[in-house]
Amino acid sequence: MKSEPPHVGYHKLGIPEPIAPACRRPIFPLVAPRAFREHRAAFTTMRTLIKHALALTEPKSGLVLKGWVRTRRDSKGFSFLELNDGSCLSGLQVVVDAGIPGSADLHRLTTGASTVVEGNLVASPAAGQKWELRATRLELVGEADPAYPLQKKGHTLEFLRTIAHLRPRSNLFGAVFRTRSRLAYAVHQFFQERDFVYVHTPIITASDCEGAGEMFRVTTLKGNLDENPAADFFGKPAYLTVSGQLEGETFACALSNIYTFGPTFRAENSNTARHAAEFWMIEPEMAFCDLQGDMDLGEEFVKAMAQFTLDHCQEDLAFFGKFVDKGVQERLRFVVERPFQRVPYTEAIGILQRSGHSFEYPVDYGLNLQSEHERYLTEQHFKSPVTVFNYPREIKPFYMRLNDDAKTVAAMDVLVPGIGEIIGGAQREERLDHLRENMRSHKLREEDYWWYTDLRRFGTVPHAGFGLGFERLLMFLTGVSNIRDVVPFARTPGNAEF
RNA sequence: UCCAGAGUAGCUCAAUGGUAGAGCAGCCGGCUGUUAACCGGCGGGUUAGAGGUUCGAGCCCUCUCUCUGGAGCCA
Repeated sequence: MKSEPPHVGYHKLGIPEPIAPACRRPIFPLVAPRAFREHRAAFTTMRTLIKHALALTEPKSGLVLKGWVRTRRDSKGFSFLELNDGSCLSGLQVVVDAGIPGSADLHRLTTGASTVVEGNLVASPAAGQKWELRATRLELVGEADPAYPLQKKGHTLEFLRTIAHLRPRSNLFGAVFRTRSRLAYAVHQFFQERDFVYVHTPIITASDCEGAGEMFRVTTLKGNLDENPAADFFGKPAYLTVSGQLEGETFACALSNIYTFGPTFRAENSNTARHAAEFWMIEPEMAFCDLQGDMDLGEEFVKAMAQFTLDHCQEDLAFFGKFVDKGVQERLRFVVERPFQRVPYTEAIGILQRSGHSFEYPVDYGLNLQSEHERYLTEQHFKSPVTVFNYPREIKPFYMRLNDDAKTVAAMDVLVPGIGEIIGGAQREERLDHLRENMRSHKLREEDYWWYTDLRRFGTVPHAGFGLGFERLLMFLTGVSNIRDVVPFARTPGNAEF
């Protein structure tokens, strides 16, 4: 009779396994590595995460820690192991006396090796750490080949990008990806607490002209893709989404306040520290809302994310402040405390023209604000996040609402120091005749947007929303200056390794 | 895609057109309640690739590739 593979999922998390056999059957047959099965048999005690061990206020015996060796320092008769399990930035110092069970393998516990340690948490007699674990038992789980590329010293970010499968084991990337996880949670918390409904807009779309950028084609055709598009999987050309906004609007016009939070794809050949071909975007959309309400939400959201980082990512944030961006904590406090500056586009142009600052690109009404202009506004002039609104209609997409002056549209961009544009949003054109005219002037075919214009036929409402790049938010909150370093496995032109 | 810069040992970097080195990592040994431990020894190179100039090229020239910074597009 075939034996059932051991079920490791719950045990790994330190959560008691359910007793009922039906519940114990894994949905997917997880096959445990042999080493894991062996030490699981050897250690019946629950694993303790290092973050929990370090947070203890009293000494405690009989702890089981599992993690990776960061460094080993040998002394006469005993060794120090720096153990890290990724649960927090800090590792735990493990003191291994010669002769305890498993200590014969000590010389194989080099940097990068995985191990299980059982022992007693005691106050450390030496400076440098509050607690240390006096090991009573040691087990080597997986050796690290001498070629293990992560050394005890600092590495450049460029090198770490070439070993994206190992870099989460470094201090910086552990901190980045813990922060990313917590902020993803904070995004949902923010919107759920405000009664926004989370909508999963499609990743594959047949709208071939959403206008937000170059798109990746999704096809099952071989050979010439344009010869007979009707023969393709969806009966027409299909693409990876560049935005969930249009679909999001349909749900806002039913559920009032919605948000999306998911992957987005741009096939632009952009080679900058701020662009990736695959990134996550947050797109709230609110019915019965105008541009003011939209700007309010954007500001409240950025402030909430900064506050959350200060409150819930302290250790990692302190690390960013020390090694990545000295001013990051001060900046976050500043963002939380001070109101964002709000200036109409025309006033922003005036400020730039009167600044006396020489710009490489011209500043004039009707021209887009260049990166250097945005940076001047937020970094030099206001020295705070800035919301620029009411842009000339000519430089903005068809769906933005025409203002009463008939020259500008109700668009808004939130600019932040160091990043530039972090939010782009607008009140949407809810008037059918205006929308049709906009589509004509943008040379769009109305029949491609029949369901979008339908929203304006059937119970139209003023509504507004914005898009916010999650990675850019992370860059702003952590001080990490390259988008490739806040994405686990970055996709950029010419690079889809891992 | 455009502009600029860079590519030398596993990593971080040296090297007037004239014998390719150091620190760290690795391996071996020593010492030590250590803290990116310390001390000694050993191994480690198609100088990104191709071509050219030269008596001689890591260095100068051409092309290609990769990376970085800036720009555009945008989030």
